[in-house]
Amino acid sequence: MATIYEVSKLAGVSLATVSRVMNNNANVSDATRKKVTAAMDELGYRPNSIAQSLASNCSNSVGLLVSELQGPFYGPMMSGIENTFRNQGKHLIIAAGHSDEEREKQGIEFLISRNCDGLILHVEAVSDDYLIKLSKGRTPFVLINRYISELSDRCILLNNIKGGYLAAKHVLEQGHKNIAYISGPLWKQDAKDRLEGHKQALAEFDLEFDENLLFQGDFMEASGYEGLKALHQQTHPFTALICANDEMAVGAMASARDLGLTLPKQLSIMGYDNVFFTRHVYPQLSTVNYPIDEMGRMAADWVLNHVYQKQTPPLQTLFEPELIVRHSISRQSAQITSQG
Amino acid sequence: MATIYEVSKLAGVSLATVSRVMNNNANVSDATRKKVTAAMDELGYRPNSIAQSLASNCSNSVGLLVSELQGPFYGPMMSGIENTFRNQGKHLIIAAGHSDEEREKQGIEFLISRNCDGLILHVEAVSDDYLIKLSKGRTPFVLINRYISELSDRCILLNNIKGGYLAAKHVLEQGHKNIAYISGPLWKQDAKDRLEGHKQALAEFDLEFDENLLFQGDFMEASGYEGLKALHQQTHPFTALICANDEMAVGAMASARDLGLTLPKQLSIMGYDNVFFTRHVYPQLSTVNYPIDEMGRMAADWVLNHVYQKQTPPLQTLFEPELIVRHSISRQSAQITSQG
DNA sequence: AGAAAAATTGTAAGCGCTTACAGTTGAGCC
DNA sequence: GGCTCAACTGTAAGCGCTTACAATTTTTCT
Repeated sequence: MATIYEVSKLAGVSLATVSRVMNNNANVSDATRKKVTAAMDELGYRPNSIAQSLASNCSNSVGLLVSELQGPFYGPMMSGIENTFRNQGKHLIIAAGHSDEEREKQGIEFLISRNCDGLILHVEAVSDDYLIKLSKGRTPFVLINRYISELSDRCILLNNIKGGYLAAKHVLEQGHKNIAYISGPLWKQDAKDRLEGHKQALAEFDLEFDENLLFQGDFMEASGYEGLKALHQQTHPFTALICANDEMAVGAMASARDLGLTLPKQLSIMGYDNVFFTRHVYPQLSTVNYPIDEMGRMAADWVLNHVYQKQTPPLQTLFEPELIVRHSISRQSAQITSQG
Repeated sequence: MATIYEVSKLAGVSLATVSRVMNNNANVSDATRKKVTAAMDELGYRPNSIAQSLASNCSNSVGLLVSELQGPFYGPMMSGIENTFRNQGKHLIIAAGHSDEEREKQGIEFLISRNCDGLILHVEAVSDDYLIKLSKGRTPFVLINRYISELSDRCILLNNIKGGYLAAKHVLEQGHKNIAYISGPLWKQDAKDRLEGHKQALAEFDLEFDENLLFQGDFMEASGYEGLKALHQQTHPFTALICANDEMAVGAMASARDLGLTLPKQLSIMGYDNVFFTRHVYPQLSTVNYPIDEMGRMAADWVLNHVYQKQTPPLQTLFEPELIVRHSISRQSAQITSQG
């Protein structure tokens, strides 16, 4: 691989000049610029970005930590981020944290040790304190889907309370009065918020939340399956089930079929996230849109703005969910399920 | 950030010694080793991996180029790869090629310029010649889902002929005789192979392939939708439809519903890839398993073996597909659709 | 024309680490 | 005690690039 030295030799200029034309910033005369680029072409020169990073203390790469590389949720996020950066000549180093504290920390340290100029973190297991401490360090970062009041300007969030509200309101408007709920792990803020919004909608309809109709899941499909099974065994009746995400909703749908329930006639099911496969399940799942791709792009913009001092569209940290009505909620004109 | 120099000062040893304990290879006495690690801890020292890369000409990172960061197919692949590497202290730099020749090349060059020690490429648009030339370069790479005879030892492939064969055979065994086929773009080897296997099975059953029942799609959902629509309009009857991947199958399912066909009674549909959402569509899609996660792990092992001289399980380049029977194929005892 | 200012180019000192090679130390042996 | 040899540690030269600063050339102005 040709180095800057060989280029400078061939072009008959100094190292510094070659470096200057590469970074086309300083004033270099057109004549020398031409000589140098010609030499570069001739040698097929490619700058060694590692050396550039070391010398300039800027790696032009940003680190992204996600929980999982797979799954319908992270794909669009990564894709949105990658797209934004590619257009700016910045690059992505990706690590996975697997929702495990140790691995999340490892991931972050790796990304920092690789001289990432900035970080985009989607972390769940690591503590607020850790992140606050991290924010004092030299590597700027932005958080997706996590709120820490001390770091509020760098938290990109969905209004989950509103989302929970929207979902419940829709179901209520279809006439359902007894609504079961499968939540996420309630130590997670988003799970808590979604449930809170749910309760708000209930209150608005003068309905009380029935704790017996709550099952705490873990956002994974299996817990949706188990959740509905458990809810079905207790005695309080319900005509609709709202799940705190689509994966659990799909699990619940499978469960419903195993229990012999016709969907959506005997049980209405509502999801959350609007993951792409919700259109393909049967019946098509009504859900709440989580604009994760946009939020990813916004996180990328944040980095562009704060780390690389680029002009970006105005930054926005709070995103609004949107109700997606499909065919999994039936109209409920009257109470049809008998008590207990 | 503390540097090796400060560590050496604090520990009262030379730079070289610190470096030695970091790479714990050379013989360092226990006493000095202890001094050094103590100093590192005290300073919270983290090696700067950029500097390490530059000095050692080894970045401990491998580049991965995929077509898309999203979609059900690449997620499991990336995940398999990331897992393998994480356990070995190697790291992943990911770029997306978007099936576009220019962008694929850009991606590859970026990964190389970042001093990746090795590359895992899932490329479609770039030419064989380009890759052959690339193979003469200094950065070793392995190809997933692409066969180039000159590079055969580094091509990790699915036996797509067999996969096409298995799919067709299953449908034939259920009694179907008139089978439509929505292929991928036939300039792609995998699309061609799947179709070839399909024809082999047909031949085995003494049936001829009817060109009128072939629609060439592009592996995307929309083309499955359009494909079935087009096939439905022509006059040759068919009772089953085999799609060259699951996305198109799902598109076809939507199309079938719009055409008022009951699934699977009036039309059996078969997919390919066994993408995770195939279990969730209705009826659950019978398909052919593509062990993409395993293949990803194998690619990672290839790199570990060839680039880092690590011991790995024996390398395997050809993977076998497997039939997954679910509920989208109906049993066809006799010909029920009338001719033309 | 000659001096000062502006534009261009070169010199050389790093960035934080690895590693060949040289130097030091102490044990083992006659 | 003096020698050899192994074990350990230090010295210093890079890796390929950036960037103050100095040096040189060109332009501008009186």
